[in-house]
Formats: sequence, structure tokens, C-alpha cells
Amino acid sequence: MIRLYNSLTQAKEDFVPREEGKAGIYCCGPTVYNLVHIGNARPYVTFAVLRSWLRHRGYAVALVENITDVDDKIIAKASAEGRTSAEVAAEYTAAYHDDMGRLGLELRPDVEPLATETIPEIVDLCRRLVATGHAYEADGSVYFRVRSFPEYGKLSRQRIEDLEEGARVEGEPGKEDPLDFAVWKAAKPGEPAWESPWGMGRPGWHIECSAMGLRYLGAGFDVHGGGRDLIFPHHENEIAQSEAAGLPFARIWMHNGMIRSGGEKMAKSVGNIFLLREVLDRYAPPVVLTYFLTTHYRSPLEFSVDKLDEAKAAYDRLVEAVRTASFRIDHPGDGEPLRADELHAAAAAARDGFAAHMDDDLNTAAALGEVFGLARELFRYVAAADAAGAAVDADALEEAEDAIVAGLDALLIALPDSVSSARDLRAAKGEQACTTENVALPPAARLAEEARWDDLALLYVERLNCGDATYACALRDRYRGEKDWASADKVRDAIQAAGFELRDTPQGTQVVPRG
RNA sequence: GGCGGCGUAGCCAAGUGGUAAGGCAAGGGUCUGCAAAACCCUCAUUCACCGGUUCGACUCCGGUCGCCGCCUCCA
Repeated sequence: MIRLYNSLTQAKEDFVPREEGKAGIYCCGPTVYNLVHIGNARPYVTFAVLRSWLRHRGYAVALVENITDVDDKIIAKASAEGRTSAEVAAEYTAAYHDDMGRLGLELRPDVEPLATETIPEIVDLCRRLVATGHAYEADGSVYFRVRSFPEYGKLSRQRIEDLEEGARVEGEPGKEDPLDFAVWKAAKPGEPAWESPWGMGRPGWHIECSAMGLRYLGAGFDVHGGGRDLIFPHHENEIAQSEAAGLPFARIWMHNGMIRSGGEKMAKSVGNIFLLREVLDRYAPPVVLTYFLTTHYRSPLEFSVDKLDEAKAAYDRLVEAVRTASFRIDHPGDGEPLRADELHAAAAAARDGFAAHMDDDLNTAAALGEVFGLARELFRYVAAADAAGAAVDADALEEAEDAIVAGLDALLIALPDSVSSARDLRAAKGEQACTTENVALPPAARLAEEARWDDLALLYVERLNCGDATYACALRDRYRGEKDWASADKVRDAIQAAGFELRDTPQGTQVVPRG
């Protein structure tokens, strides 16, 4: 049973979907007036991982993430730059897709609706609110009457009286009450505008999320997500607008913690932001994912180069474990394999532990801990086999490797291409085709078997230039066997120059692409 | 002032009634022709502080201190 922390009840609850076997998630996406920063990526990643996990658990999931492409800030930017609002929105929508896309295409939401394509639904919602007395028109704008909704404040736990005290005076003379908020704004000259029963105007404040959530997921949908900072007023208002109109809104509210920089929330207004694209220029996407997921999504997360570096070291260790497993499965060694009961047991335990932690409010940090624990067992087993001069149990290694990869896969943390393609190759049980100038070459292993060392020596440099280190490895192993260190080192230099790192194992030279 | 959250080793971070996962860093050792990777050992008698409940609390209750978020656009 999956349990999720619901901000509405401030407790973990069993996840009982509205419709059996299905789950609908709405997550607040960006207002496209600027480049996204690393903080914006946290909910994007969090809810993509939630979707991933729900799918692993057999749910058919729809993840909807809006793009707000009409808004005061966009209009202000357009006006400052002498462009149209639509041009600004288009530019930053494209940039948003570019930047988030680099995190991995499998993270993309299933639906990314635009506010400007949801105008009829928005107008409809406003009309319903006016008809039921929950909203009123003033000078072409429509305001939500906060005091008409008795449950107002149920998410943020704010009492209307308390809000009243702290409320800043809004320069909007048509309001009955300072707490009331616009659901529809009358257009000023030059602003983007659509027809409505109240004249030309545009969506106000936060109504687009109500309209899009209800449009794509329907009343009473399962999960609504976003950053903690949106609880008030954004999410509170979404609830009020929707439910006052007679449409039950989201049942479970999930909020991710803020990314901080210098101990403060990362925010454009604070000026301590790091753009996602800057971070991705320096760190690979799976490293950034690891950085996010080694902390529980509800906790605050400090941004720093040190933390990214640590995430890289952590990620590299996991990759190394998979590499080691892959290599040893292909080169198990001779003789009786070392018994692997403990490794089998560890793999099974890690799988169970991983699932249990993920079920428990998406505890990715603890789940990842299970994966690390299994990696350790895997290394330990290989080291024990080497120490005993024994072969390895390829089945056990494969089981452990699969568990690690399955965990990373569920967390959307990708393996480097070189590692996943090695796994694919093994799965296909195929031999790598070796061709030089369209002439098929025998695999290195066969040349070595037939003791054709001159051929290997002749070809290995050329093969390295094609990114194939198998000839070089076979040759170096031969030299090492003869204790011809000078020749062996010469081949090693060539391998390294071709961009590989070497690992010596009892079963010969293992190469891994550098970087 | 109101609402919410947090405080666990040098750093990061799980745990939340049964005696402290995991990662990084550091030191020592093993393996190794060299190198890399890996392994082993060490690294919180203790979970901000003070009381209380309990056979037993990091975990529950009360209080204190410190930090953060929201109350205004904000992921």
C-alpha cells in the first residue's frame, strides 16, 4: 500500500485513488517569463518520480503540468522589451522544454496544457462562481468573494481574521474585501485579451490551475503537487475557486520543500538563483537527479557545488557497481564459483526495502540507501571471490545488478550509455560487429584464442580510434601474462589516450569510458 | 503577530516507542609490476537544550533556544 503525506490533513494517508487502478496528478508548472532555475526543477522531478513509482505499482497514471503563458509578469516583461506577451511566452516555453528536457525525456508530463488554450473553461468557471454568488463583477473584472467560502483557509490553516490583519491593501478599488482575489481581469489597452461576459479580459491570479486540473483530470482528482511556497495563496485559492463552484478539487496535496542557497530560499526576488541550464552544463542529468533524490522531497535542500560533487561521487559508485557486475558476468573466471547465498539474499532484501521505502511517502533517500547497501554487498562478494581465487556466480551478480538498475530506473536516474549498452548487448547475447573499412574482423577473443598476437598488435590502435578497446585489452593481457611491462604499459597509454580508464581484474583488463 | 516546518557524526542524510541506514570526507591496512577500482578497520554510549510519561524515547507530552518557509510574485 502506498502512503502519501497529505498537506490537507497533515498526515500520511493510504493512497486510495478515485478510480481503481488509475491515478491523476496535477503539478503546478512554470509561468513562462524567465529561465527556470534549479528550484523549479524540484517539483518537476518529484512528481515525475511519483508517477514513475505509481506506474511501477501498476497504476495507469496521468501527470498534468500546466504552463501559464498569460500573466502580469509576462506582460510586464513584454512591455519592457517592446515585444508582445505571446512572443515572450513562446520564448520561455521553448527554453523551459529545452532545459527540463535535458533532465530526461521520460520525466516529461503526459499533458502540458497552456493557460491560453483553456480560456473557455476559465470563463465558464468564472461564470459559475458569479451565478452562485461566490464571485462578483466590478469594472470588467471578476473577484472571488473569499468570505462566501466557509472552508477558506483549510489548506494553509489560516483564519480569515488573521489574514485580514496582515493583508496589504490592494490597489483595486472594485474589491468588496481586501482578501478577495481576481479570477478575471479586465484588459488594459495593449494587453492580451479574450472575450467574456464581462468584456475583454484575461484570467486572473490562479484560476488557470483550477480550470486545467479539472479539465484534464476531472473533479475530485487524486494528487495536486507543487512547492510549499504555493500553499498560500495559490493553492488555497485554487481550492476555493473550484469547490465554491461545486467541483471537488484535489484530494491529496503534496508539497515539496524549497531549494535554498546561502541558507535562504532560492528565489528570483532574492537574487540567489542558479539556472537549471547552468547546473546541467556542469553536471550530468543523473547526477542532478541523484542530488535531488538523496533528500526526502518534503525537506529543504541546500544548493551548493559541494553537494553536487557529492552526488556525483555517489552516482559514480552505483555506476561502478553495475560496471563491475557487467564485466564479471561476462568474465566469471574459471573453476567453481564462490557461493553467493548472501548476495542473493541481499538483492532480495534490497528490492523489498526499496519498495517499502518508496511506498512510504516516496522516501527516495532511504530507497537509494538500499541500493547503495546492495552495491556494497556486490563489491564485497567480488572482492571475496578474488581473494579466494574463485570464479564469481554470474547469476547472483546478475540478480544484484538487476536490482540496482531497477532501483535507478524507478527513480529515473539513467545509466551512462556505455553501461546500459553493455547490458543491452548481453541481453541480446550478440557479438559486437567489428568492421574496419567494411571488412568484417574477427572478435578480439578469437584472435587471442588463436594466438594471432601480430594481428592484434597491427590492429589495436586503429580499433581504439573506432572506440573499440577489445583488441588493445587482449593484447595488453598477453603482455602482462609475459610480464612484458614495457609493452603492456605502451598499450595502456594508448588505451588511456583513447579516452578509457583501466581496471585490472583477475580476468583481465576492464576498460571504462572516462568522464 | 498568525500559520507551518526543521534542529541526528567533520559535511550531507534516513529513521520516529525497543536500543542510531546510507553517501561524502578523513586516518590506518589489504590486494596490485605500476596505476585505477574495490575490500577491511576506525569515525554519534548518542540524536539542539530542559523537564515529564514509559520496563524502555532520537522517537510520545510540556517548555526553552536556534534556524527556515508562508502570510506579497515565488517551485
